[in-house]
Amino acid sequence: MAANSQFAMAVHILTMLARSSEGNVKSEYIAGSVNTNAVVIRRLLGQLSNANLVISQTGAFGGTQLARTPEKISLCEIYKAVCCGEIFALHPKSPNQDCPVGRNIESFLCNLQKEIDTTVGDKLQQYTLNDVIGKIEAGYV
Amino acid sequence: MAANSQFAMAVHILTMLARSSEGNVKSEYIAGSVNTNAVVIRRLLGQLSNANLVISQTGAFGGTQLARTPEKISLCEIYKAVCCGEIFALHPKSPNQDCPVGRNIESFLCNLQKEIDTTVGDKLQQYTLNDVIGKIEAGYV
DNA sequence: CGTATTTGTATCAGAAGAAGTTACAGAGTA
DNA sequence: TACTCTGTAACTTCTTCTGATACAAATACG
Repeated sequence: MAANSQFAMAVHILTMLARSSEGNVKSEYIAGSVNTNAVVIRRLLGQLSNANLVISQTGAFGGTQLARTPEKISLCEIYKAVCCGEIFALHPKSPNQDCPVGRNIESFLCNLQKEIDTTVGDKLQQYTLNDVIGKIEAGYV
Repeated sequence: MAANSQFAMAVHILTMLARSSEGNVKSEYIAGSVNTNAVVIRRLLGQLSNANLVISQTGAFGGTQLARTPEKISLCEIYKAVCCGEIFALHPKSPNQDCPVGRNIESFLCNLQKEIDTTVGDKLQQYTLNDVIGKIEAGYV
């Protein structure tokens, strides 16, 4: 499997939108910065739109803008919007149910997975899009 | 099927070893519980051996046993031994360096990645293989 | 109204990664 | 020597992600 970079691209996209002074930003323009195809951007924008993080308009002079101010968008929301994978996957094939370990390990791992997901979510909740912009601007070369 | 379940299988394997009363456990036997091929198990045992978590012996009556007692093996060590992927991947193609955002977002994301990795590591450090055994035995059906 | 522009999808090809399988050399026991 | 088990290489298959092309639908403007 190719590694999932949707969260990275989503943060990039939203940072572009947040820094835009004009209203609508075109997918083609964002694609130029992310260095990918405009359709890839539009696919992600679709997910971000479903999560109510951005608002898009079709037609001439259409494009996308943030649905809220950057300080009201946490990285946790972005993470959940693009539903990245779990930190680890469970067994590809169900373990042997005749074995005490095989019979019980899945529920343990599943709970652990949820616990880690909560931990990661809490961590990402600490940052907003505004923080990202701050870091980006601080790092100007 | 392409979602890295190596950590899940590694925890399963080590739990099997920890619960074994005899010395060496055969990869074929573990494979029966994990419900996979013995070579898949041996590949993982190789990684766990490199991390000094298990000791294997070749030859007749060979097999694998834990290198330490279960309470001295944390889930964090297991996680690092099988080097699961990061929680999210960086850009597949390097972003546009002529754009302020493109030029600075990678280092931001890379730092964030490390920070999350540390957070996850800290969480996993809280559990040992002994805790897993406890949960498994508590859940006996 | 008609044209130009832009999003929203559908669809396909290509690349990468993981699991499963077969095969066999090498190590160790009896 | 015969037997057993690990370690590893090589290959196939399956899945997912990215990238690319194509086109319908929506919208602005003359």
